[in-house]
Amino acid sequence: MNEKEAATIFKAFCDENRIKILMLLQSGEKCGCRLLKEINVTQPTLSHHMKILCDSGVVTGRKEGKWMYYSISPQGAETAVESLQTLTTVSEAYDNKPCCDEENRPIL
Amino acid sequence: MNEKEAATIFKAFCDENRIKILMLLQSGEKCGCRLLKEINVTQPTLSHHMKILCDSGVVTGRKEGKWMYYSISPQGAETAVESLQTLTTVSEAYDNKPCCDEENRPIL
DNA sequence: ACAACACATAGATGTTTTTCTATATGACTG
DNA sequence: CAGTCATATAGAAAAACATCTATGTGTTGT
Repeated sequence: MNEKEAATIFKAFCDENRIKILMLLQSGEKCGCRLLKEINVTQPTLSHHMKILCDSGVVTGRKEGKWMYYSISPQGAETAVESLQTLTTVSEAYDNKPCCDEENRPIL
Repeated sequence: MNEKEAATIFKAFCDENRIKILMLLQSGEKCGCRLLKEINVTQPTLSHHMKILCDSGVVTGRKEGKWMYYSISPQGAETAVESLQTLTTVSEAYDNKPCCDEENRPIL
């Protein structure tokens, strides 16, 4: 995974309203109109956030009649957690060279 | 943890350059001037990113002489991963009520 | 003491993102 | 088949963010 793909996944979590939406989805699948009643934005704004959440893979949508039902994707969530785990794990071969040598001349 | 605190943590991961910086820190502690050589931004911009990374708790800085040495905080990283885990876990008591009843009248 | 270096801060600018209004689409309802 | 409801899309406005230049602060080396 490159840094662009990683950023797309983690964009899901860097907005307060999207976190609120995820919290609502923790108790199970919800349709858009129900989410709309709980967060303080207009319907097109909600639609925008749902798109970002779905693009990240953490949320999936399913259409039923005129409703869209959204839920957390356990698979997408796992991918996100694992990516974060990987990104923040320090390697064993710890490379701790200073910037400069003893006479303070830049290494590199 | 509320949605504001969560967003502060996850802001660390939603920018490509910050992900690049984290990748560099995976191989161990680095000073600012060394990070600067690897990513294509000016020194004040790097400083700005380092502040966001440190505010999230995922990175810590340590001053030594005129250098700032940055590294991934295993503790901060763990907190971030656990928060993401928690946020994306669907509760057992799965609340899957539809939006409307059989005659399509809104519930709620 | 002075110059050079690493880094931080202030303020301006350009870009991205969030949000809105208006409108379109598609589905069910009477 | 016209009206209503849930949602999506387009486009504009506002807010947030990343980036830059200029400058300040503290440290090191001559």
